[in-house]
Amino acid sequence: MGRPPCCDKVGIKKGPWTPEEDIILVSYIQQHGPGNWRSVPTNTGLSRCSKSCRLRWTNYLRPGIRRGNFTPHEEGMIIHLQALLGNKWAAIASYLPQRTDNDIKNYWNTHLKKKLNKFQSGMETHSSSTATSRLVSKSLNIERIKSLEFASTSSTTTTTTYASSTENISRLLQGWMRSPPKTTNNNNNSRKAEHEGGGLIESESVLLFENMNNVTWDKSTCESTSNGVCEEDGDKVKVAVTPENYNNKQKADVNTNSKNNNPPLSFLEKWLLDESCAGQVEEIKQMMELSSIF
DNA sequence: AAAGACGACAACCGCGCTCCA
DNA sequence: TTGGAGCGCGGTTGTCGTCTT
Repeated sequence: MGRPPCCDKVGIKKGPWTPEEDIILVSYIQQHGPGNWRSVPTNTGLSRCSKSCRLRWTNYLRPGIRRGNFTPHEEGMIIHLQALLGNKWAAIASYLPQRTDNDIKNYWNTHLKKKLNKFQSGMETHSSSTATSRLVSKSLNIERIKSLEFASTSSTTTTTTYASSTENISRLLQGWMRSPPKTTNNNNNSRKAEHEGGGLIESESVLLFENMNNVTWDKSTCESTSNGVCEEDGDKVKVAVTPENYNNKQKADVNTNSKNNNPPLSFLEKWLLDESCAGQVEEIKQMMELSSIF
């Protein structure tokens, strides 16, 4: 007998989130921090299941998320990482800190998979191209490196190889303030506009900050990031959250992680992040465009 | 202009893992 | 040791907008 589903209770709301629900959820998380999702619907009064709250926060509301407009470099990384890791979207997302696994998964399913299929069918008829042979060569290298990596790390857990999604949550905070809303005529469009800038529209963000209470950070973090707007409370301090000092805190966290926690880049990671890769992506994209003609 | 087809993506669902009592 | 709770992940579905006929 399996576990009963968490979201089958009567009265649980499903479907798209409204700006009002977003504001309630973000305000709550600003006060209490992410986690303990089970208690979120109870404490906020939201008629949503805990999983829905977590998903909404993780994929759309948490600061630092960039949505849409994947760069060629990001495309290239996704393509190579997918070849390397398979559909391990969370692992892939750990290499693209501003992207969520869901976003990457959707982008792969709707764009890249089709492009690659086209490209591969084009390769079959034009296998003599330099760019193509280089791509094939790199793909073969991926297979070789795959076996080497797994051989060398088989005694360790995967958590030492990839940053967890939770760690990503505290990364870059750019984009906290979203693009201004587009002029729209109906609710559907306004919902669309809400997402296109990366989440809440600016006026909603302002409302959010107006509703925020103080949060507690480490004293040292506060001193270095919040321009002295701190109120001491034992070894913790309360901080008036603004986009600026929140961003500063996240930058400090990133620096701390890079100094203390993050393992050095493996050969594979360096290889994947190599700028020359982006150049190859351009070649790949050209090939994809070519293949679409065939 | 209308209707159907298609594409994009937000959200849901179910399973598995980890933690803890 | 075991079972329940909480959470994360990957696959899938539903909905809405755009395109095509």
